[in-house]
Amino acid sequence: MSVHTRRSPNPLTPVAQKFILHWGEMGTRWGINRTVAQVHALLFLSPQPLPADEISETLAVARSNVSTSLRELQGWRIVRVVHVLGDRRDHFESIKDVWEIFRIVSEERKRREIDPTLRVLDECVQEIKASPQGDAYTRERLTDMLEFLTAMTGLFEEVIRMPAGALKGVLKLRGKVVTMLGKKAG
Amino acid sequence: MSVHTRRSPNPLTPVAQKFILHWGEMGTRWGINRTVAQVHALLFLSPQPLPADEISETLAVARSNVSTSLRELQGWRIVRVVHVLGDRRDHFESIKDVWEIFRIVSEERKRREIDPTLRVLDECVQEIKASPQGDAYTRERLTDMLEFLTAMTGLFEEVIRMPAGALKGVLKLRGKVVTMLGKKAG
DNA sequence: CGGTACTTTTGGTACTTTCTGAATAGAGAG
DNA sequence: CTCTCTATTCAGAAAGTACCAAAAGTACCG
Repeated sequence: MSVHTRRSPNPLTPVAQKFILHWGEMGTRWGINRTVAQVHALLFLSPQPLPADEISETLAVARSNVSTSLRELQGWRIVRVVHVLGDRRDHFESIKDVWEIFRIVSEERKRREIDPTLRVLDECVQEIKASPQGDAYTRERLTDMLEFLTAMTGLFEEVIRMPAGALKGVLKLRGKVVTMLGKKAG
Repeated sequence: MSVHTRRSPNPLTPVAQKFILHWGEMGTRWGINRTVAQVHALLFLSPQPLPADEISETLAVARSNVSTSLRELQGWRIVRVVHVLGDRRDHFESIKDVWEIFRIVSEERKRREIDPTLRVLDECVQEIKASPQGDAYTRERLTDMLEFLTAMTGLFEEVIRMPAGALKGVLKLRGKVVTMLGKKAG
């Protein structure tokens, strides 16, 4: 194929369009930039890695915007650069394994948001303990919250650490597991 | 106490302030309005229900803004109106049980965001099945995603349905549970 | 009724975030 | 070295969101 012949991007199928638009909306609801989410959706659906300008055309957003979005997605470690023979451009591909995507994004958000919160809560509890006229009620609320979050993230971390296949196993056990946990705990 | 004697709001302790500010920031990261999150944090820490104008003064935010925020928090079902004798004003209190707060908010977000996503994904898969030149790769990706989300939300629902106390039980079992699940699933 | 205490809605302003086009920088080919 | 192709940065425009003050609404009371 000649270096200067470049196929223009496949226009999106209606289904792909629907998914990408929805994914973008979901992103915004969870504090993720719409375009970033759309780029991710597109790469997720794409059988081949795509170069930035193709993404730009397909989604009808500025090239520069794609550049920043890709950078962000790489920051989340769910998109990476690959190269194709005879093409100088960077191509980008998304991780395709949904469990893996979920795992990585969760860990990243935990690191960026939950961990700092735990730190702040801990500091609050320490400070209120130290303070002479420390308000007992506030202290109780903060302690509760700290314990809860610590517990939840601990549990979550273990689940998240399971291999991809294990989830299917968990699903087969569903109900049983919960019943058992319920008994032991109740 | 005279009807017209109204204590001005207790100024926030440094610890309360720290928590409320941080909670507000966290809110924004998860797509929740900063003021809404702050109002919630304040109510969460408050031993008594608070009237809107007191919240307004304490957080230094317009009365009208507090009104909207409270309305939203009531929409989330984690804040409710109560009345105190000899005071015509509405007073607001937050649920105090952190597990309960988490449970309710999770359910609400699932209802508002995950369920619609599942619906869209299902439609996408149906449409692509029906379509004659339906792209096999896209179909596979969408099916994967749909199955994953269905599985996760199913699991999550069961966990979320556990009584508050059960979480502590789960925590005692931590490690064991995961190991067991890992074995059966691996 | 009319007045008072309180709440909600509204419309506009200020702030934030997102997006773009143009400028800049870099990297390989000739 | 220069030309071409590509990627990134940046300043300003556009869009979106949050916030406020004032107006309207509601309920209670004499």
